[in-house]
Amino acid sequence: VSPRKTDRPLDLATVVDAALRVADREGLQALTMRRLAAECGVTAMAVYRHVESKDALIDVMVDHVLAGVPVPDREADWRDEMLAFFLGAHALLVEHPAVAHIMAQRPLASTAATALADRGLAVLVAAGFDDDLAVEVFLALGSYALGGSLYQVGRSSWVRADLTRRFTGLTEEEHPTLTRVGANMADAVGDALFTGGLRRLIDSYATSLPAAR
Amino acid sequence: VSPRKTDRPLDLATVVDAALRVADREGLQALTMRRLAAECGVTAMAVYRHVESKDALIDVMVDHVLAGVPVPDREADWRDEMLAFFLGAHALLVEHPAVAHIMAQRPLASTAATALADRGLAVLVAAGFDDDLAVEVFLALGSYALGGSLYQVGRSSWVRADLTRRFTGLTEEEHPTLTRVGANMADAVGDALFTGGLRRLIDSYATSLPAAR
DNA sequence: ACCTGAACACCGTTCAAGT
DNA sequence: ACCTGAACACCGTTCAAGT
Repeated sequence: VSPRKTDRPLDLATVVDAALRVADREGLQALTMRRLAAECGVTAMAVYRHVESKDALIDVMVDHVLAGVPVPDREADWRDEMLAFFLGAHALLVEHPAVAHIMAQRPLASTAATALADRGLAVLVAAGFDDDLAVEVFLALGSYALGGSLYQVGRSSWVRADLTRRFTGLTEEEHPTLTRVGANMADAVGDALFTGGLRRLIDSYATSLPAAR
Repeated sequence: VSPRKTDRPLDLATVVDAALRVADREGLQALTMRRLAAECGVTAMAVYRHVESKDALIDVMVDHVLAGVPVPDREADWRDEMLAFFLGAHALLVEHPAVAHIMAQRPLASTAATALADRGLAVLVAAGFDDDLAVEVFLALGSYALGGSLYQVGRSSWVRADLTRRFTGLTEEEHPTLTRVGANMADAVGDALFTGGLRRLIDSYATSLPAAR
């Protein structure tokens, strides 16, 4: 809402930053071209100098965030690489709930996502997985990472207040177990929990790796 | 678009069916109160006799679909129950892409979801998991199921044409591995693939079950 | 009881115009 | 070159009115 400080002409980086700020803090539905323009201290149509449409802006937001995911390295141990890759992706999606929600709608739609998928698959193939199994491993880990990010985001972002109210408002007769372990559910340290499951999946696929070298 | 066949007054079931039909086939953004009303052969405001708001309608849609998930049984083997539970949920979410996308935004927000979570947790506790581990297992399997459903939905629903174009339009220099295994990626039989990863997660947690009985 | 129709405050986006 | 302002075809939703 704060008007722009400088008289410098608006540029794309400023627009994308503002868009992420609004969408991550207030939810994707709050990201309006008019609201975004106000955040940039400008009129709605000024934004269209830098993005073709709102959809194009959203693509740029995703690419910008995914640029922070550590690119897997074919030379290193595949398990370390996969762990670092999906932990990094998870951390970024939790930090940017709006991007998590966008990726939920089309997981591999962005150019950044396909580029990362290519490198990730390359690591698995280099490690000795055949093509079918490499795809299976990558999709399993990716599914888990996306779902885990969404769950954590659903608790930590702007809906948190609602959810806590939900869990504490449950009756013991209708939800005997959930009311008892609800505290664990609501307060579970997401990162450790997420890492645990990810490790289990990776270890499981390690036993399916055709004996190599 | 087809006008209503009968003169019977509109009821909630008809509205929910129509809403799922539109949202699953044409995407959530196509689900408009006016579009939905037209689908029911009625004016937009007539729908408001049966739902308080569009958000309330969406909640009802989720609950209606989740009613089809097989409720886990405390008495049976926990592994069979978890497998059937998440396979069932996955199948329903793939069948109803719109519901998958809604659940991505607030995984445990609906009353049906919390009810199912309660039963699922009860099965795990009955099997001998302590509260912390039961939560961990349930969230890991749930994350994987949600993410896997979203990935499959992203390929099989109304965005499929886009995605295939994406995968076939990639250049070999930029995506050497993805172009080679892209066919596997696009044509992978999602259900078998999904079941494989789910089994691995369940088996992994089985080894962490405190020795019982 | 059930539905319609006009209206309001919003959207994304187009187009002509300002400086 | 960069931005504004009015306008268009949409939204969800309110309210008064029809039968």
